[in-house]
Amino acid sequence: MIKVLIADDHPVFRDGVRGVFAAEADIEVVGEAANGHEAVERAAELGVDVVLMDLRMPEMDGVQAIAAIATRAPGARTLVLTTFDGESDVLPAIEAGAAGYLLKDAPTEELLRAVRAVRRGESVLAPTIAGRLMAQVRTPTGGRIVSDRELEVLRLVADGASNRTAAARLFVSEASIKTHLQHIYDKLGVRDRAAAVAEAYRRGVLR
Amino acid sequence: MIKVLIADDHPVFRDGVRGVFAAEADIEVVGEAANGHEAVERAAELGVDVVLMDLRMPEMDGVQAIAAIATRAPGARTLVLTTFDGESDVLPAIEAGAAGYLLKDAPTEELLRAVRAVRRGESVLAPTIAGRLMAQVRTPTGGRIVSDRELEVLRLVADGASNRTAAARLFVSEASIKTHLQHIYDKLGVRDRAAAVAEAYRRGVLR
DNA sequence: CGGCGCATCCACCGATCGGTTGATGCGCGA
DNA sequence: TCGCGCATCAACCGATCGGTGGATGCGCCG
Repeated sequence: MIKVLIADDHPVFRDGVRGVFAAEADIEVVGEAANGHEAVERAAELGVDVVLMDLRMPEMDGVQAIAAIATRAPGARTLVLTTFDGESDVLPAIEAGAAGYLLKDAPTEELLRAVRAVRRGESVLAPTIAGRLMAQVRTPTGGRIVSDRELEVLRLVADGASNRTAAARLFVSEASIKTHLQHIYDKLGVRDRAAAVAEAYRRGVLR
Repeated sequence: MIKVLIADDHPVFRDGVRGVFAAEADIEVVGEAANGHEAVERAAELGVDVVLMDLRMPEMDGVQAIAAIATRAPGARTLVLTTFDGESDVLPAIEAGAAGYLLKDAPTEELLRAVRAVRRGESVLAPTIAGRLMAQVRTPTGGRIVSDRELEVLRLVADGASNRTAAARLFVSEASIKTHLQHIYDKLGVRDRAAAVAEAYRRGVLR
């Protein structure tokens, strides 16, 4: 019997998943969680085999929860089940230890197959995700695109900061801001701050 | 008996909604649709009362489908049921004739209440949505924010165009571009093109 | 008819940006 | 240990932008 925990902040969706598994003799839904915290706790205390995890949740997001589950419930394997409309958390989720990444619009059979595969220790990747993953791996620095510091700069610029005010805000010189921006331009393939902001939104670097 | 059609491209979510209504004596799910086209057809041929509609769907998006249903199935009323993570289609959906706008993370009871309310001809708005709607209404021009021409300029700027190249592309003088940008800044409450692009993405003016 | 929003254009100026080149120090992984 | 990515700083210059204060013509709506 495969013990499954459903972690998703949408009650209706949880009901739907429950329904899918109800007809399966070898799968049992042993619990639900509406946020990351609950997911980690239940996964640990219920001894589940597979956690179906949405990435976007209140309290603690899915990626953090995956990492926490990996340490606090080592027997459990996490299958990410999320929407992905340009979701940029594919790589973080996998780095955090997700055993699979499926889209919510996956057919029922695929979900069932995935749960069983994950239980067997296999990895599952939706085709779309596989493609994106490869694209991201091909990208310099493997998907993280801009560095943490560069992201801070980018955010400030997106909020209308001039190089000078951004420098003041980050306690560095204007020159550093300019250098960071140059690197951002290079990485995003643009030539000015406005296009950088746009490209960042398109790629999910900013939201 | 309230006849309901579920239009959502996620099979699991459709199952979940079905499950929610299964226990209700006065509600009957008479059909499902996985995209906008199907939704319009089924709504017309099945004589449904309420269409539960996700906005993001393949083939034909929810907003178009809402409009089509309003003409092709005048008896049906559409209740938008979507995720909203900064979804910008609130106003378009309502303009297209949606009778209500709920979030997918709404509690089951709220969904049931909403369906019955919509059937009675009432309007339903999730509190979050109501807030955003009012914010948009308070904005000059009531949601359309920037004019068509201004939007063209904004798009070019987002793609990295300088004032000069934007002017060339639109066959106007650089001065016109500058004026348009000034107006855009005023409307979006920003001071430079980068912040304008960011704000436009946040408000859904750009995608 | 008279606003009002829109789109177009002009001039001027200081402020800011982008491009380039070069340099230093740190930390991590091969 | 060597290299690479990252973060930091510098100086210089031309190009561009943003701010201001106009001005004109058009079309729509009350």
